[in-house]
Amino acid sequence: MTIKEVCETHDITPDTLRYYERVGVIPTVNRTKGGIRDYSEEDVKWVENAICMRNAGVPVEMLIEYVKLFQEGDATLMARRDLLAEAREDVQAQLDKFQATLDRLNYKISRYEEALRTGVLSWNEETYKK
Amino acid sequence: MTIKEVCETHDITPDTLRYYERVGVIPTVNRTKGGIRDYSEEDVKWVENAICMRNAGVPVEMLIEYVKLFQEGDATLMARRDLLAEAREDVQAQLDKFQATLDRLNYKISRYEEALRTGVLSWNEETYKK
DNA sequence: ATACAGCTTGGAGTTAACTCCAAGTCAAGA
DNA sequence: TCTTGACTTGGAGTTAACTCCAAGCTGTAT
Repeated sequence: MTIKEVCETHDITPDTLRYYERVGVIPTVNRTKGGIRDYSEEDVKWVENAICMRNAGVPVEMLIEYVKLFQEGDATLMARRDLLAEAREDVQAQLDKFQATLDRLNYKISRYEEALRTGVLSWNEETYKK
Repeated sequence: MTIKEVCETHDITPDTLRYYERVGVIPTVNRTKGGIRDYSEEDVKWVENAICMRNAGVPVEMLIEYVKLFQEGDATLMARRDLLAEAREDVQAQLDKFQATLDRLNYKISRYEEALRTGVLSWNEETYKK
């Protein structure tokens, strides 16, 4: 699979993909004799994983560490589990914040909708109570 | 309320608060005759709103636009509602991605837990199926 | 064989959102 | 009054994560 194909099916740029490989967010991808990247099924799985993790703000640094541990083999199973657990805590905490923000936005929007519906502009303060 | 008090009760640095005011993420805060910031209840509400929105990745640019519209008065009610609705879409989309990442992390961690529990290291591929 | 579009690398540049700094002002305590 | 620590401003510096670039190689179509 060429870099172009991976990019098109995963909505990512070649530059980002090469950057991920360069810094170690994904393991090194095999090349053709000409030196062109040829992504295997497994490479693509790593790419998907990286994209998913990055979507939730998991730092590049953490992904690099995970790949490094993975390549060291079975002796690092616990360390990897711990790293993932840490990432999970971070993502969960972020998720909670996003939910709180969503609640606030919903509240504010509903107040705007009401004001626009009734024509009564009954507030000029930025209030929000949980 | 001094900048220090606001910072301590809201876990934010003075530099960030001054930056928010400077670029317009929050309206201008009143000063004492000596020129020192004196946050009102309403100022603090704006700060809380900014922190909440930034927690969910709502861009500074959007918050600036909102404050600007707010200060223009009732004529901008619809524009503000639309801006908030847009922010809500973005936050919801991000939230969904975070949830997907959390699901993936939970799956991976459960596989690690199993491997560590049984002593069977039964995979060496980065699989994940929804 | 010759275009020519697309790939390669190493390295430099960009962006958003802070974060720090220097030089100066202010205010409470000895 | 003097010291001392916190505040002020405008502007420069930092960081993470890309994103772009130049110079050169590849490989399919004419």
